[in-house]
Amino acid sequence: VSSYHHGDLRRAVLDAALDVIATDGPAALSLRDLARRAGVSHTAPAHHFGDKAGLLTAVAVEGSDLLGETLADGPLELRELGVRYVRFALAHPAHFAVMYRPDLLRPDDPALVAARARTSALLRGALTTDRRDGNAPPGADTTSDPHGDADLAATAAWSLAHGFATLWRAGALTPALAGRDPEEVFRSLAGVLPA
Amino acid sequence: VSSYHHGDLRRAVLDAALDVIATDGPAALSLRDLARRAGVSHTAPAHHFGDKAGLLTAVAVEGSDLLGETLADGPLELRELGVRYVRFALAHPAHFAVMYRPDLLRPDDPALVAARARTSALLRGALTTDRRDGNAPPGADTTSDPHGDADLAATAAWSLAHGFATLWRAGALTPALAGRDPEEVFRSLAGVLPA
DNA sequence: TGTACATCAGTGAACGCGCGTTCACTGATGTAC
DNA sequence: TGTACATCAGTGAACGCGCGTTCACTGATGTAC
Repeated sequence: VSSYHHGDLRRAVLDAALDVIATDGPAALSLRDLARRAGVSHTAPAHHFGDKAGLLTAVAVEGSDLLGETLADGPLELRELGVRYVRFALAHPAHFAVMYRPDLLRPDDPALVAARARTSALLRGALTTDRRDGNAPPGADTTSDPHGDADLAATAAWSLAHGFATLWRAGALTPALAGRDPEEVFRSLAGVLPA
Repeated sequence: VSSYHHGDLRRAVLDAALDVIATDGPAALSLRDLARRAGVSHTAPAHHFGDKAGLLTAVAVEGSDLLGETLADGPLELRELGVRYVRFALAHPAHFAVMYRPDLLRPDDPALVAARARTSALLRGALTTDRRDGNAPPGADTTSDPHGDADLAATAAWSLAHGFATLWRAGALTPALAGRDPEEVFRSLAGVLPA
């Protein structure tokens, strides 16, 4: 193994970044520190990511794909999707912490736009299929439904799951629910949603 | 007016901080910059807040009280509380951005603990009254209900409002809902909640 | 199969910058008598 | 009502630090012929 070329510096820097973000948040990131952790000179990371926003954009791309995988792999009623969303957020806290921070990354980056489009197309397709199978909320137009009941229900489910995961991670919920399994708690919580 | 003493440097620094946070997020804060904005030497703010965590703790205290005021002033069904929570988050984005970031402030600070206790007592009291008035979710024990249906419903409402406000602020929702009034959107969204 | 060369990944010294913190200080305010 | 003094708010020079960025470079890899 040559010691001059790292082998997979890109991956190594990403992993170091995920580690730092999960522990101290995205604000604590420094390219020099990541280089140090990867055992490489401090200018090397710039070669792969340009700057900090580039690195965080790469994290968001990866997060979007991971989220897509997590959501796609299983049954697709709205409630179960929420459970999976919560699972993703707690299993990949660093990705989750970065994905919805347009101030920290480049929201218009082509790779990021593409990744988001992949996940959302996948999700839209799945939900449409599910509705056709008879799981539509009462009164929903199952063919095309812009801004209609089904879209509202999806937005509600997303908000519920996102809010729950965020509050849980912040420790805002735990006093009352300490020690319980977050997915299980969310599942009962999501009883408020239309099936 | 003497030019040596500022008059209300504490308020001036807080306002400058809120301005910076609303624009660039809490990570962009620097005590030196805030001192500059307040027209004061760069060591002066330390006198009032100690350090950055102290400043952000003060912001969170103020935010907690503002939230309490916003929630307390009006009718108290769960759905309307959600609407008011969203209103608070969008009207005071800087406070909202800081309040649930235990990594950035001192969660155990006595003033913060007290402020949170105030708001949550106020809210708990109000909800209990409301339930006694006959607005309890079906099956709820209206007298004492730890971890029961009513607590679950409250957590669901909180998660829904928190998630919606967060996603809205991140611009994640706006493609589909651009230009619409967020409170109005949330009100229809909250139709999924038990009354 | 071997050689030449372009490309790419990583180096390390140097720079300038803004930051937080310390320190001895000074100006204003308020309270005791 | 006036004076003395303690307390508090703000000053400004100095420091050391980690950061991102630039630059000329060197080592390894892969492709053309």
